[in-house]
Amino acid sequence: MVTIRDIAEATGVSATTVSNVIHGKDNRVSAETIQKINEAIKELGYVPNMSARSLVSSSSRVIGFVNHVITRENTNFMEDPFHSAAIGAIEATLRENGYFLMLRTVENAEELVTFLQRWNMDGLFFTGIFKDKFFDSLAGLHIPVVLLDSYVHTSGFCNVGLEDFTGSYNATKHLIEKGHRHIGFASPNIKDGGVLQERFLGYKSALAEAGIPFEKGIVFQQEMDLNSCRLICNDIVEHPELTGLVVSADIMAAGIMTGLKEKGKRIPDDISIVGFDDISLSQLVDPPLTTIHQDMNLKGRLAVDFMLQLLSGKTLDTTEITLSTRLVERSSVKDLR
Amino acid sequence: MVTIRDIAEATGVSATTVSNVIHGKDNRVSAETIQKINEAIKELGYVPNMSARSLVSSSSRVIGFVNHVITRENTNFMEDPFHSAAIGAIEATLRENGYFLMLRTVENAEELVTFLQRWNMDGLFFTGIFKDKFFDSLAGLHIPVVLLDSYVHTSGFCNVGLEDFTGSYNATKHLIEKGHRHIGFASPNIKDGGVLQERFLGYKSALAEAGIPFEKGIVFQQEMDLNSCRLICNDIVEHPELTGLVVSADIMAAGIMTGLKEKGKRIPDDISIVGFDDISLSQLVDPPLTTIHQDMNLKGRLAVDFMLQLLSGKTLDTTEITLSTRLVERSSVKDLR
DNA sequence: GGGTAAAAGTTTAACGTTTAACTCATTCTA
DNA sequence: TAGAATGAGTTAAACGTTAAACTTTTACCC
Repeated sequence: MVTIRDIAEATGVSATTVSNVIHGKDNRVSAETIQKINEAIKELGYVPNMSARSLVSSSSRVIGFVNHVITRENTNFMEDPFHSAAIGAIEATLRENGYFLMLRTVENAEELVTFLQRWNMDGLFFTGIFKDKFFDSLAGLHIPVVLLDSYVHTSGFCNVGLEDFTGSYNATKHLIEKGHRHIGFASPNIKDGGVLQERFLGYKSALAEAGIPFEKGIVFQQEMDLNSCRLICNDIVEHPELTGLVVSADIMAAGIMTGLKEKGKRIPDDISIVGFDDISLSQLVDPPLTTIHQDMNLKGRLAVDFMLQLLSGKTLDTTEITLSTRLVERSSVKDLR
Repeated sequence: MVTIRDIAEATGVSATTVSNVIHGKDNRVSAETIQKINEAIKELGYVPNMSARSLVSSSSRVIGFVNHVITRENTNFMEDPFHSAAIGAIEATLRENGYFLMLRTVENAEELVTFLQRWNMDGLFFTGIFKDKFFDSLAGLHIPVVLLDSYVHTSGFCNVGLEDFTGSYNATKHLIEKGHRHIGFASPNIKDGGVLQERFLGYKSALAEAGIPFEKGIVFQQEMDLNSCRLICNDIVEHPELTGLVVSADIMAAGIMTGLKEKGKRIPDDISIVGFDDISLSQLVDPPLTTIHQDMNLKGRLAVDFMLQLLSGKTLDTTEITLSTRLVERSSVKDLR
């Protein structure tokens, strides 16, 4: 391994001078020396050792992307399509700015804090569901934190979210406006304080506003895979009064469409469906899915914008961004009027 | 920050003893002292500093997952659904074994080597297309390397791949057996030495074997997004003789199906389609897509298996695994016989 | 020509951890 | 009972980098 000291020796200066040149503090160094040092760096193939740097400067240039899972069972980081979309964008931007990205799943606050401390992390992206007190331990670390899709509004953290409530409200309202009165809600398991709960509340709110009584029996919760969707379909067809269905995630909507078609139901003639997310799949299913569009890529970019600003020590004018959604009408909803 | 020295002071022993206890080298320490130290660690909330550890032991416990891109243009790490699937599995397993995962895109070998050296990486997962000489610099680092879907068989590296050629050969043969004689090939841009090239060669080989002349004019290359697929469809409909199409990725197959349906073509009546990958979407499109199935999750798990074995210093019986594929018949192929 | 400032460095200590080599009792063995 | 072995540690150096505090030489000002 080529060290800074090797460069120093090769050029006949001290290690500090080499370090200064590397860090662009070259106002203290003659042009001639700078050139000699840079040449030696090229020649010998010097690569800075981040461990040493991090140790002495207590800044590691590492940013963590941490996903909080409740249990270890389904611990796959990438199950949510948002993650994949966001991480790609985040990695690219961070890299351009000289930062590194570490990926991690944690089960609890302690694990998270330990992770950050171990590596002297410079910043944190955080997704998942959590209680306020989860963050007490985080706040003490005094590093930039950007929350993604969090409904915890702890002061001091940046937050990039989505109008989940309003989006789902609009999805439901759209069905109501098309003359539907019996509208079910299907969703992956709704957890307290999460995105899906907001979407559920938006659905209920739209019903209430239209004077339609809420019925527990037509709320269907299951995993997102095709087989679980088929199970849901068994339940759905037992409610022949249903003409419309709001589904809180497009992947699930697609699964349910498949399941219903297998049972001989026609979409939208027998049942209308509105999804949520507008993933690329949604225009590919048959019929193309009417859904609530969100810009996941933008969400990722805004998150990393926040992070970079925080890292540069700027004081922010805003710490909270809630992206809006819009309804994309395709062909999965029938007009009953 | 609580250091090992704080623990040492609190318990009245030396730093070395604390270090020994932490690392389970406690044969040199009395049971009583061990307990006192462990209590102090809990009490004071000691967290080991990985930078310091890495600096002195030249092992960082960090594994890199690096994707090689040819240009910086489309630099999103996650565009390939395989990556998301694999990374989740890899992160989980590495974490369980006390390793950390760093994500990174690189443009060339130099960038890769620098990345690995900066952090003293313990291992590397690598995906992407590359020339043999790309690896010469890698070999000198003497760290475990696991290649994913690589068609470079440099000795010394582990390799987890797929029977891309055979899969695509079978897809094409399937159409031929169903009586098709005019079979096109659609694909994202085929690059030398990559997965897509193998799939292309498999297609050609099946044609050749059946005595069907290869026609350049019915090979369609485009990006994977829906609009590019529509462009392809413009071309496709200008070849009315085509009754079958092999598509080298399901995402694209779905896009093409949509595009063709928009143009009034019926699938499979007017044109039959066979995809590749069997992503979850493939059973959701209409008609459900006949495709070549691969187990991406298994690919990720095998890769991390390799890595863990290499890290533990075992000598491996195999360093190369090529997963097989299988044809999944759904409803996108018409029997012409 | 005395004092100040600038230019171009150097020296030293520190960051937190590990490792190799050492110490000093006590116990065992022949 | 001398010597070896064991148990339970300790000391000191090292890993590569940086930051703060120095040093030396030359130039400049009035």
